[in-house]
Amino acid sequence: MPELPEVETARRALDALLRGRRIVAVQVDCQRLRRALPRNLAARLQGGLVQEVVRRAKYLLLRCDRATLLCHLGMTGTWRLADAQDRRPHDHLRLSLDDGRCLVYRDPRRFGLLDLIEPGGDHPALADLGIEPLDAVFDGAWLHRSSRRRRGSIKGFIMDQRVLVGVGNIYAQEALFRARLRPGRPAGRLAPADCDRLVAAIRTILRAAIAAGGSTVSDWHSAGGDQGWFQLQHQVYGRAGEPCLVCGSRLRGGRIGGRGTAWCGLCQK
DNA sequence: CTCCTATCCTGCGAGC
DNA sequence: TGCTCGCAGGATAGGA
Repeated sequence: MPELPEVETARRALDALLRGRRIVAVQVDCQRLRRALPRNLAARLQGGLVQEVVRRAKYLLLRCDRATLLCHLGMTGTWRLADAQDRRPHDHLRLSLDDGRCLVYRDPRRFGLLDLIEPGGDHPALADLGIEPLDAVFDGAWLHRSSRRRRGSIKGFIMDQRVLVGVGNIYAQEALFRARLRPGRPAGRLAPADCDRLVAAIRTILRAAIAAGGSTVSDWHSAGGDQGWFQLQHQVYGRAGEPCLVCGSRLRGGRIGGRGTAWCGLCQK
């Protein structure tokens, strides 16, 4: 589900709901997601005042005055606004606020991450992250320079969170289609002009997807309950075997960068 | 280093 | 209708 646009959409909703609120009760309903939850999670959040919700890569950071809650949505994580009666299977964490509302983290597949960062501390998950695609430093020259001698696919390269953060399987495919580049092209063989187009495509796609509230695939929704609409603008994701929306030829499908991939054999070189 | 595969887990759609 | 199979947005450990 959640790539940068979905995480950013969730961040905005959570920030609006949580900023300035006090967490009056914390209920933890699972032992582990991808990893074990810290035992003192509830104790460290209980009574805390939420200062802001920020995003780094695909991670959400709920900054409270006593500790920061680090959250990764994995594949199926969602936050939702709930009342006291609203309980669903796979609800793992419930934050009760001083305005009577609750925010609930739900994650059926449990690939997500919930952890604490103590004030002034850091976290290993944030240590080796690459650059943000919407930062000005991410430009064609940067991509060209950093991809030299890389023999793996360009798709795998832009999905590598140690290189570039926030791009996952959906937006990698969409950006490569828009840039007219085959996902299997070795990253090191891209020309400067290819890199310029790809950077522009990634930025354009991510911005448009954020504006649309993300892509609702499976049952993703933002914390306020709204679903995203960018899936209506997907050109290739999930469309292998269907006609290319530009040239009409049958979209190809395969596994590139370890995941299912669709592309147009005529439009993408 | 770099690249690739398997793995964690549940849900859902396709196909029989 | 009901079953099994394969695949799903991510990160990461381990092997080649």
